[in-house]
This record gives sequence, structure tokens and C-alpha cells, in this order.
Amino acid sequence: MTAETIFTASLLVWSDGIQRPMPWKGERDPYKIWLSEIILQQTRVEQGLPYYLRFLEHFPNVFVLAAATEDEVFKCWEGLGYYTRARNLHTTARFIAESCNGVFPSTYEDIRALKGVGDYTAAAIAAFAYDLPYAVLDGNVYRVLSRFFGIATPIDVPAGKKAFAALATRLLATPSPARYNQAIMDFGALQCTPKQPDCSTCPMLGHCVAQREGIQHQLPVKSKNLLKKDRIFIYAVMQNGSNIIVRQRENKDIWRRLYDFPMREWVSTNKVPATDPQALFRFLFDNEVPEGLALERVSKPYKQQLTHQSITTFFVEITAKNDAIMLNSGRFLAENSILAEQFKLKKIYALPRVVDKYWQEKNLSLSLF
DNA sequence: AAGACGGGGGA
DNA sequence: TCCCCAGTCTT
Repeated sequence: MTAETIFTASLLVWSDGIQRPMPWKGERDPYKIWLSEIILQQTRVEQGLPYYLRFLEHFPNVFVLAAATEDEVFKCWEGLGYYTRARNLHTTARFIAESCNGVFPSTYEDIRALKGVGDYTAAAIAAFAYDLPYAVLDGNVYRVLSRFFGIATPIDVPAGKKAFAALATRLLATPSPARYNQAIMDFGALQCTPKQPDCSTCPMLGHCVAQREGIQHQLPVKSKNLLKKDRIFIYAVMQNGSNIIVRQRENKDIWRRLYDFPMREWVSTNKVPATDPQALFRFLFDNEVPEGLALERVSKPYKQQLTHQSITTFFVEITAKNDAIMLNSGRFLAENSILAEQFKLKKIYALPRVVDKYWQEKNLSLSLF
């Protein structure tokens, strides 16, 4: 038996002996499979699970999703991250409902052409929904294959991806691509884990190159190292009675299409004058604070750690004399600022995590008095 | 080929 | 902190 044969055979045997229940396992409805795969991109199963269930509740089929507004879809996605996925999900739902009569594409090429569907997701849908012979290539697969076969080629460069794709395709157990794909991802998640792989109970013990050479922790190899950027956002939380100014983020920055408050980024190398509320108030308006605006207080710093950025936010709480002054001041900071009712912040507008956290704590402390 | 894009959990 | 997670798209 070749190493490749041994791999596939022992993988399938292993998968019969484990349990990893997930609501989309064994699912054949391409809509549900597609939904689960989009949600699970770069997202742990435990994190995505509640979102999957909620989406299905709100949007049980592609027509309901297509008929929803973008704000509704985003509100359901709120907190999950990588928000372009939500936009693509919505766009693709409308495409399928309107241009395909609601029938999900059933060939690899047609599935792959959908917005938000890359190589991985196309293979997953093709295999799980239609049992087509396409091997998935995700983080689990890279890890498992690089270790078992002792491949030190970086997985984050095109040449590496190509090599792994060719290998993965050879390994695919053709009688049941769905079963094989499910097995290798379960194996990566449960047995051949990133940090502390459980080699002692591994069915591939003795066959795995990394285990034999004791280099499990060195594989897979990644060539790129990421740089983290520090950023400071100063938010203007302007209120007049039950009204508040919000705006939708529209540029190419993070949190595109989510809502937050008008803001200004602190780009100076100087330290933020956090203990001087007036200074932050003036900073927001270039030292020329509009008439009719009054500073109430500045929040404590709220921090948000992201993969590529470390963001610190201060919320400058301001009361306005009337709505017009408030709206004008908001537009001074962000042209598309709008007047909104406060209660809609929780009900309608999808917020970045850090803004949501601030808003929750602020209203919690208010209700105590 | 390289960056950008979120947020949570584990070590 | 850093790394990783059922990756994709843009530049």
C-alpha cells in the first residue's frame, strides 16, 4: 500500500469511530449547505453555529433571504466579522432567486462563479450537496496533509496551494467525496489540532512523517508574517432627547456597511489627551466647536483586537440643542450622517462589536439610576 | 504576489 | 500576546 492509500483508508476508518454532530451534517439542501459554508469561512464551528441557526430561522429559504433588506441581513450577521460575506450572501441569494428561479447551481463551475464562493466553498457545496468529486482545501486540510506527508512548502503562496490541491485531489475517496471531505476536516479539528495534536491515539501513528520526525508543531509552514497596526478612533456620540446621529461606514476601511457614529481618527504620534475631555471635544471639530453643542463626558477607552489592527476607541458624549444643529455637526465629520432614534441602534443598525459593547454598557449604567 | 478583511478562544 | 479558525476578493 502506498502512503496515499494508507492515509485515505485510515482516515475513513477513523471517521466512523468519532462523533461531531453539526446541524448541517448530512444535509443535502444546497441552500443550507451554502449558508453554513459561508458562515464558517475563517470562523470556528462553535462561533458560527448560533448564527447558522438564527439565519435559518429568519431566512428559511433563498426566496426569503432574497426578499430581505441588506440591513436585515447585516443585523443577523452582526458580530460575526468579515462583513463582505453578508453582502455577498445577500447578492447571491437575489441572483439565485431572480436569475435561476430559485434553483441552486449544481455544477462546480456554476457554484464557483457565485459571489463569495471560492475554491474551498465550491468544492464543499459540490461534494456535500451533489456528491461531486471535489476535494476541499481549508486550514484543516493543509495542516493534516503537510504533517502526514511531511510537506514544508508554504501553504500561503500559489505554488504551495497548487501542490496541496493536486495531492488533495489524488487522496479524495471517489465513492463518497462528501464522506471523505467531512472526515478530513473532522480529523483536523479533533485529532490533528494546530497546537497539541493528539498523536498518542492517532490512527496514523507510524505512518505520519511529522510524527515520526517529531516536527508536528513546525507544520504547516506559512511564509507571511502579519503586521499589526495601532489605531485610535474618537467617536462623537451626539444626542438630543431620544435622537442620535449615526452613519453607515462606506469606504474601504474595516466594518464597511456597518453603522457607527461620526468619528475622527487620531493619527498623531502624540498621546491621546484622554484625561482632557475638552481637548477631545475640540479635536473632533478642529478646535471650532459648533454653537449649540455641549460636552457631557468622555467614555473610558474601549479596545478591540483584530487580526491586523489593534483599535482603541473613545466615545465623546455630546448633547445638542436641537436636531438640526446635531445633524449638521455630524455631517461635518461624516457626510452621510443621519438622524436616528436611539432604540433603533439595537433593533435595526448592525454595529461593530466595540461600538455595541460601549452602547450596551452605557445604557446599563444609565438604568442603574 | 501581497494585503485587506472581524472576532473569539486557547495557550 | 500570538496563532488559528470549514477563505475570498482586490490591488
